[in-house]
Amino acid sequence: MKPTKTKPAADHSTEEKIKNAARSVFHKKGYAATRTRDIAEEAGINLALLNYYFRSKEKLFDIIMTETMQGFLTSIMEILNDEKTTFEKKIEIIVGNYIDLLIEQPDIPLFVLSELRANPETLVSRISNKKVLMKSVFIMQFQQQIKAGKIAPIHPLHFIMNMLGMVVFPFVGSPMLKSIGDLKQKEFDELMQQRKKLIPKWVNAMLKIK
Amino acid sequence: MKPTKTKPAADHSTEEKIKNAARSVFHKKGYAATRTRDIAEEAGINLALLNYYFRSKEKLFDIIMTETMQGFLTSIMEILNDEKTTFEKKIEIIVGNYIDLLIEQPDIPLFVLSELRANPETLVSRISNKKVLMKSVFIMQFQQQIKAGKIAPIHPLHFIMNMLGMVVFPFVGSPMLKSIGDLKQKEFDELMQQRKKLIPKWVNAMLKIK
DNA sequence: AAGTATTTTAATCATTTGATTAAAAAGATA
DNA sequence: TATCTTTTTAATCAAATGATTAAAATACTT
Repeated sequence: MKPTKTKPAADHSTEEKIKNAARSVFHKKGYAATRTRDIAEEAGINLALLNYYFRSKEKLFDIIMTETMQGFLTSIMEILNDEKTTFEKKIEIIVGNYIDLLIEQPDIPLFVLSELRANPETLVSRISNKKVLMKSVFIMQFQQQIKAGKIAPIHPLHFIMNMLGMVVFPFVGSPMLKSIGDLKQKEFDELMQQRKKLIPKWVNAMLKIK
Repeated sequence: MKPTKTKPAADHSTEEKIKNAARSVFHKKGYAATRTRDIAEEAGINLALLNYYFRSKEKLFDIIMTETMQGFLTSIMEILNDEKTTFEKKIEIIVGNYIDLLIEQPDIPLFVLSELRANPETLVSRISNKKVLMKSVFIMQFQQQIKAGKIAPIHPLHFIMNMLGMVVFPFVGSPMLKSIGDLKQKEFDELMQQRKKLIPKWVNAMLKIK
């Protein structure tokens, strides 16, 4: 019989193998370009097992996508809402953590952004509480800095765009950047390491510009 | 008989209709998620005509991709290699032109970046002369500014990543950004207009940081 | 207008692909 | 061990999809 909706055993080896393979292939090729056979092969299992454990390609994808977003968002929201760290310190931590994460899983941003474009309604709702980021301690601290005249009065989204842009874009565009800069993977990674220290400095310099 | 390899008439209406539809659909959904039937429907033509004029989905895609990259690169390379404009002026022009382009064709970056990920070798060669950007007048001017001590000595790619990141990322991530910022399209576009003036200022401030 | 070439259409093919099924294999239970 | 349950496999299905074909419609040439 087929597995019940309530998971029988948490770490069932085959189920995990399939999920790991699915994560890898979906992240690399996206939903549309992924064949369930690709996943089965990557997992080293019979194709039918995929449907046996996950019912359909779409259901499997939804699980992977949810987990991916979850892992991506919860960690950052904790940082953003930490009352104890200063605004500047938060920038350092976020930039550092994100770059570390992206060095290990460089396919995630393009994966998320592509699927978000293909399916804005569904996925945006998964971020749930839309305004949760804009009401974070981080943004409050940003507003306070403006009131205190310490940084220029700009829309917080400008700031988000700049920071995310500088952190994420290099990974999204890495094939192009490595090509035009004639960089090997190692040299690229070195630049990313540098950016962990540089971006916070740059961001702070920008914030002072009126 | 089928059309010869040397185009018979440049603006053949049907051929153009197909290409326009293909450009629109490919840009929006990417290669894998696009069905030739989608293109035919969008163009209002019989499916067989697509193969009659372009032989295959792949050949049609190659044409669209080449034209897209071409239009994207040639315009920018002209700006980058203009001997008459200063370094700072070039930044203004590039940022302004790119943002204007992206407001009109916001799907292009994610399209290019996604297909580049799916097919790095092929597409990177299409950018041809790899080092063409790194040997542009723009980069030479950048190096001179460093020598003159006017800007901090960083790898030019950092600078490219920052500028492109700030310009391109908002469009790549617009569904997410509009959602978390609770912005309508019009408000989003207003932010983009502001960025045409802001980004050059920010970039210049960053460049001064040691 | 007649004849020829080009363009367009409807029908159809062949392959790919997500999914199912029935049976075999492996595992658990008594 | 015998019986039942769960997992795995091979074979197959049905729908989707890229592509082709033969005929019809249109345009062009003389």
